[in-house]
Amino acid sequence: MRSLGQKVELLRIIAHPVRIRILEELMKGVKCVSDFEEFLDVSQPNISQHLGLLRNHGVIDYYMDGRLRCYYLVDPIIPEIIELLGRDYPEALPAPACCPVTRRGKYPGKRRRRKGRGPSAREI
Amino acid sequence: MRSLGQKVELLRIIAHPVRIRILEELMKGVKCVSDFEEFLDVSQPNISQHLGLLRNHGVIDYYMDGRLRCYYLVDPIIPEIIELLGRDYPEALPAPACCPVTRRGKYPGKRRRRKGRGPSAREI
DNA sequence: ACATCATATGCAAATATTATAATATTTTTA
DNA sequence: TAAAAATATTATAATATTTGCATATGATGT
Repeated sequence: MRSLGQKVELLRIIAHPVRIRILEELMKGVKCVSDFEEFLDVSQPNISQHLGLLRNHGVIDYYMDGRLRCYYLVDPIIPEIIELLGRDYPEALPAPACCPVTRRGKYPGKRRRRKGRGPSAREI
Repeated sequence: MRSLGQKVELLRIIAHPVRIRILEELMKGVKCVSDFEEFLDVSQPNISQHLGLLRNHGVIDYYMDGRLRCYYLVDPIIPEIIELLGRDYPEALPAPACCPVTRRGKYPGKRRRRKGRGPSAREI
């Protein structure tokens, strides 16, 4: 299982407009750097930097074909996340049942003990 | 549908260890700030900052219950992403069929035209 | 009204991310 | 082997994110 740190790392790597576009394209198939240049509208070195980042984090890899570097997806979670992001979610989650606001405190959880001293007031 | 910018924004907001923990906890139910203090091991102001950030981006909201702020999930994509991140993916994606490396150039896509001048050499 | 509890806010310092520009590397072809 | 094509690397400047700390706010009970 992915650790908390790995989850964060993965999301941070995906969370960039150029890199999302790269990943979306790679879901369609193998692409080389100059393919990305065609539609990405950022400089070639910048594209290489993003590709390098994705590769260092094990998200993509490449094979050489002549002088082309052919990049492809490696991490199977990527298509799933990209797909999720593309979905439409018309409804918000249902509000928690305990709403609406109460005056007396209908908070569903137990209250914590105060910091240093022993148990204070009442535990609701 | 979410724009590219919105996708990036969403991922960036989730991509933080404290915020992921917060969201994971909120998937179990309503929680107030001092609940988070118990297991998050960061300062209360810092927790409030993260909660504020999540709220500003429409990911969570709260209702008041006495002096407690009871936070809950709003954006329905959150549980899905959190669930994805928790999954196990034992296998990498299958390598593209066009591998292995060729000398002659078996690149599956069309090559692009060179920048300024008309069509160069051959289009493979 | 006052003290207290629960939480938020503002700001500066520390850190991280990103784009840009210049240059280097590698492979192929002539 | 030199030139060209395709891509990578590095340093740097600009910007964004995150944290810590002090303090502020608002609700509740007395």
